Amino acid sequence: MSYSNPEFEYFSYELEHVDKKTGARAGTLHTPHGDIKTPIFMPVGTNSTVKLVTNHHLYESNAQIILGNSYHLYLRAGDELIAKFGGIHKWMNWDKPVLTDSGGFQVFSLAHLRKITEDGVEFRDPKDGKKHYINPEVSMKIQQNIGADIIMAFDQCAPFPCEYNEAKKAMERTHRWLERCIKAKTNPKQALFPICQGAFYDDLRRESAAFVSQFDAVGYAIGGLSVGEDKETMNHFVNFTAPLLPENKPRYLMGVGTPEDLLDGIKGGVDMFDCVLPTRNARHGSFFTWNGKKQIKNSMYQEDSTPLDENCDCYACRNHSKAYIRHLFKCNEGTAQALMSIHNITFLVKFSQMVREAILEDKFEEFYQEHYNNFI
RNA sequence: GGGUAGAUGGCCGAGUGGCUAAAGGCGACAGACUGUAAAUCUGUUCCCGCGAGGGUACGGUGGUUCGAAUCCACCUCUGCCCA
Repeated sequence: MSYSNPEFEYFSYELEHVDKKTGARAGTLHTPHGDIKTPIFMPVGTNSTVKLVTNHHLYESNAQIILGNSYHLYLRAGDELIAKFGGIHKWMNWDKPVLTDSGGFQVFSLAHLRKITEDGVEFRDPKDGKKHYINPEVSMKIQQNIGADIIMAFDQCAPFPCEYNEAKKAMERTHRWLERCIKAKTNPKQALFPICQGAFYDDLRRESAAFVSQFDAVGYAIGGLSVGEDKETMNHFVNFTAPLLPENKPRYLMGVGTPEDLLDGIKGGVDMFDCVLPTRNARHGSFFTWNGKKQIKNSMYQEDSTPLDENCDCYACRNHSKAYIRHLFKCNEGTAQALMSIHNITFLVKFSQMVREAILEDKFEEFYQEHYNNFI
């Protein structure tokens, strides 16, 4: 199926370099709110804020694009209210690119609160129990009201483990829903990314990659991974699926991840990542370093006058010691969580920048060898 | 001076004869978290031992009892009330 996609008037992707020894890629995605240099880690800001991080610190972290969640923003503050403010960029005063997830992941993560039919999903607000309904058309309407640069297809993410027939049904429904999303979407200043599903079956992944690839989209996502499977399994399906997607388009691995997962994903040919881990882990007391993940509450940091990471230039690392942040954390001062969130976001953004530089210099393999084992 | 309530593991605090090495909370120590219902959840927290197990322990001393943190006597200390 071929059709002229009007989104290409506002979006384009240049694949700048492919690492000679691996599948790692460097590129640039042009959007109406600026360029995104890939590979890129995208911080998650579900409720139109990256939790505990102000826009000031977000800009300073060099985050190039952030996520919002259309399911949660539909419930609160309401997509129509955001539209009244002129869209999410004005609403939250963020002028770089934004991507919204469709609500598809909530079909998965809030499974006990929903009922799926061929048409769509009925669910209850986890906070007040009120019933709501989202289907592909509603999701497109919500996401167009919110006004992100990149919007996601409304999909059905299968759990892990998942029986073959169940996985196949979810994948086929995701495909039918994708066609409805494309039909319902009207604003060419938003790029709709299809999502490849297929759970943990090679033939389903191949079928799904082929299905989504027939649409001339700005970019493509790999969904349904990092849902509880082990790393080896996830890596297999990343490596298997990514090359099946169009080479000259950005590939977005949804919901990943850790520094080591980024390295593996990039090695497999992925360009974009998002994950709640840096901010959630920060709130829970762990922080990323070039020597792996650490816990600020550990007693060994009680008198440690050094920053969270010696090689980090984030606001927290420029200004505060581990001992001080640990003290704040143990006193339940939210500032500790905010500082750690700034650090973790900055770390992953910087990390993806350094990977990009290594790729451009054809040194990805060396970068991988040098750092991978520090993170596992 | 008289009366009264009380003394439990780092702290607070359940527990009134065996099911109590002693609930629960806090603190401490460690861990988990992957398209955010998450500043959440899990484990450990008297000593020795990998373990089975052993040793100490509920203010102190002595007693009753097969058996006491729990009952009795005296002592020490603390809160409150009256002079």
